[in-house]
Amino acid sequence: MSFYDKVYAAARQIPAGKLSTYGQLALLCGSPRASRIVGAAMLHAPEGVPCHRVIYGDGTLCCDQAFGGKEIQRQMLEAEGIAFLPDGRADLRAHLWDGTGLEE
DNA sequence: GTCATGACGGATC
DNA sequence: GGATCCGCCATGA
Repeated sequence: MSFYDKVYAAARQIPAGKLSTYGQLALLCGSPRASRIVGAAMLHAPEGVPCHRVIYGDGTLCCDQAFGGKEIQRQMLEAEGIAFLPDGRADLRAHLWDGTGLEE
């Protein structure tokens, strides 16, 4: 069980219609400052990991090459029920996953 | 064991 | 408010 596996496990806890940030997952993994590690793990994320629900703490999506285009990720999130602001960012403050609700 | 890197985050300019 | 810099932590060579 590497830190990466913890990240994947935490990411799978994110319910549809909810959003989470790298820092949030890092926190759940035990390292609030390892947000970068979470991102690196997302790159190697296997199937079953809704890495598209994991975005920046600011609500902005990652680089354009993330899912073949940030527009793709945005559509995926909209399909989940996520609302987007006119700024082009996701309504993170309204869909931010508390990290609780599934486990507990 | 050490050096460099990485889907980040917060602070500063 | 936006852009830039530094710091942090885990992984790979």
